[in-house]
Formats: sequence, C-alpha cells, structure tokens
Amino acid sequence: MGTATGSAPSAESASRRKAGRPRGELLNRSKIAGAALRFVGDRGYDALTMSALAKALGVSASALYNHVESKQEVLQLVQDRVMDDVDCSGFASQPLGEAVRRWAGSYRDVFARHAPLVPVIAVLPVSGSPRTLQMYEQVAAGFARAGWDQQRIVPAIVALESFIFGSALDAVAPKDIFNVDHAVDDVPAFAGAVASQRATGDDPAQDAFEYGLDALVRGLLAGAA
Amino acid sequence: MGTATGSAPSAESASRRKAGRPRGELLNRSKIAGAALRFVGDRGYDALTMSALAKALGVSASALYNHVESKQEVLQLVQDRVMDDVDCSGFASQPLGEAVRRWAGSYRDVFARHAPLVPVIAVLPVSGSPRTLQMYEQVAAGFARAGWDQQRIVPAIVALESFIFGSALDAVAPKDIFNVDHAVDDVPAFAGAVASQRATGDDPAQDAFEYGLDALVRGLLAGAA
DNA sequence: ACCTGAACACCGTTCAAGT
DNA sequence: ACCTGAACACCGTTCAAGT
Repeated sequence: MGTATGSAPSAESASRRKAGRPRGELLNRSKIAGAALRFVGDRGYDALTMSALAKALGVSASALYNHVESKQEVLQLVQDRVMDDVDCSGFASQPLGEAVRRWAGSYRDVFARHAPLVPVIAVLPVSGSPRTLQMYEQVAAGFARAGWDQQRIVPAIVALESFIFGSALDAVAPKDIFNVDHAVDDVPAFAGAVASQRATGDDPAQDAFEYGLDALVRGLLAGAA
Repeated sequence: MGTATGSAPSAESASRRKAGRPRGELLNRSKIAGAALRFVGDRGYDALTMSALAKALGVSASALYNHVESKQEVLQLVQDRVMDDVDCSGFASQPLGEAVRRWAGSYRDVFARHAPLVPVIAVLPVSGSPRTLQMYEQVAAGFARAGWDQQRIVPAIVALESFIFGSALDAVAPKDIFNVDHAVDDVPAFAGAVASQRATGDDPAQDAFEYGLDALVRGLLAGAA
C-alpha cells in the first residue's frame, strides 16, 4: 500500500552535528514512522520516549517537533503503518464469513503485538490514517458485494472492531489472570468454570477469541438474512 | 458488597500538620479509593496525579506510598469500586439472554465513563479485585443455571467482556470519527455505508453496541443449544 | 526551513527525618 | 507505623540561537 519513503537509519557519524539547518533532509514523517515502528518492535512501547526515538534517528528530541505536533501523533503514524499487516485479502474472493474471520484474526494479532495502540486507534478519526481508511474500504466493499443492506455495514464493522480491540487487550493479559485458588469457596460457580476450562486448551485467550468471533459472525450473518 | 469505610474528606485545618506519625489514622486504602473515585468523577483522569489526589486527601503525595505501591494500584482500587455499578441482577431471575443484555449494557456504560481503566482491568488478575470476582461469580452462576456446559462459560464471559471493553472505548471516540468527506472518491463503498448509516440514529456507537451485542448473544446461545 | 541545546513545568517515586 | 518535605530521575514540549 504505497507511501514507501523510509530508508536505513542514519549511521552515527563521527563528528557531532552543529545547530542550524542541515544540507540534506535528515527527518520527515515517514522516517519518523519507520523508526518508531522499528523501535517498538525492538524495545517495546515502554521504552518509546521522544528522546529515545530521536536518538535512534540520530537527531535531538526537539527536532521531531518540526514534523509532528506531539508524541500522540507519532503513535498515530505507527498505528497507520501497522495496518499494512492486517489481511483483507479474503474480501475480494472468499465468502463473507470466511473473509471476516481471516481479517479479524490478523487484525487481532496485529494489535495484540501493539496493544498500547488500541486506545489510540479507538478514538482516532479515520482521516488521520489513510491505511485504516483503505482497510475500511475493502471491508465495506466485501459486505456490499455480499448483498448487505448499506445501513448495517458500519454498525457491523464497528461491532467487529470493538470485539477485536477488546480481544487484543485480552491477549496480552497475564496467563493466570483468572486464578481463583485463593477464593474457591467464595466463588464456587466461577471457580468451577475456570477449572473445567483450564483443562481444555493451552491458550485460553485464543480459544475465547475464536469462540466469540464465531458466535459474533454467525449472529451477524443470521441477522442480515 | 461491603467494604464501606470511606468518609468525608478531611477539611483543611488552619494549622499545617507537622512531620511524624499523626494521632489518628489519616489514610487507608479505602479512603484513597473513595477519594480517587470522587476525583475522577469531578475532574477526570487526566487531572488524576498522585500529587493532586494527595492534596484532595489533605496529605502529602509521599504519604500515599505507605498504603499503595504505585499509581497503577490506585487505578486498580478505583476499578474495583466501579464494579459496584455493574448490574448483575438479571442473572438471579431472568432468562439468560435478557440477563446478559442488561449486564453487558451497564458494564459498557460504566467503562465508557471510566475508559482509562479499560487497559487496567483488561490485564488485572481477578485476585486484585474482589468486586470483579463477585461479579464473575454471579455471571458464571447464571450461565450454569441456564444449563451451560462448564467448559464454555469462561470463554463466553471473556468474549463478552472483550466486546464490552472495545465498545466502551468506541463510546468515547469523537462523534465524527468516520467522517470521510475529504476522501469520498477514494473509498466509495465505505463512504456510501457511512452516509447511509449517518441517516439512521443519532448515536452510532450505541447502535453498533446494541446491534453487535444482539448478534453475539444470539450466536452464543445458538451455539450452546 | 529545520536543526541543536538549554530550559520549563511537570511526573511518579524514594528516603531521611520526625513523632 | 506513618507522616512531611526535599530530592531524584525522568517526561513531553518550547524556544532562542544558529545555518
């Protein structure tokens, strides 16, 4: 999906750069986005500070503010990039149910790896993220081609996204989040459910996602018919 | 659901308190939780700093650290309190579908008012939140009473919660998040869907939530039968 | 136009001193 | 045991000075 301007990170040159406008362009939004994406992949979101990002780019922190208005905007750039990894290919060829399942699965996986972006994207106007917009276009076109009533397409997408974002957060929760060993007697019904589920698979978050996605997709498709 | 220890915020006394252990107990976790809950209700989460919270309690910021380990723990205390507002009453009397709808609706409303807590609760072990645990007990008991297979109860609850948390974030998004007036030609299918949906209700987030919840509940109930 | 480096106004958290 | 007040190690962001 176009917009390929990023290049190798500038190698730390021996002599320190002086103040003043540099000869060649050191920075632009695309380089910042690429560096930030690489940064969170390598060192995670906790380590992503404006100062650390600037260092990775070989510039001073204040230089970033010639290209972005805030750290929030850096996160928005990353969010946009990350959308490249969401798989929308099914909407062009497969039955809607299958396309949605594939799309939703990759969408969840992407944001499970980028959980701190969930609160960012959830409130980000689509106008700020061209790749997100392109994704919506493919999804909406898939629903339309499947014969869906126009009025129901956006609510269906929003509902699916809500489930996806929530599931992405759930995927990064500690594995023993439902450990109730300390209070089995206080919550017998819940403790029983947790115990019997624990015996099932080894990735409860994944199981719950697939189970819920299946129910949601069935429910949506049944309602549309 | 007991634990009622909070009391009126200590009125600012004329003379400044000296260092050293005070005669009467100034602080405890319950007072901190109550003050924090009131604080975010009055001034919002952005204004909630350890320093500002301490001031509201009439103590110094460092005093808080005798009772909690971190700001994160303060947020966990607030999260626990907030669970009191989730309506689980349906699980004791109503058919499961109705009970789930009522519970999910109030759950979403609560976290729409406390959206910054969503990332907190999503990864918080239940052992850290007694009221959350009590809620799970009521929900799990409701599913069990409705004849649900034990193994499916936890996945169903997790799936519903994922949808609820995502919807809570969606509820706080800007109303015009899907404005595509600047790019109608680039995304015709999506623009058309947005336009026709815009003509519908006046609360798209609410509509999408109800629509998705209905589909999810139907799908879950259908799968269980 | 776009960089550097110093400075600003915060943060959450720690810790010695005090009772 | 539990408070105060000073201090620490950061943050994101601003801005004058420089080319």
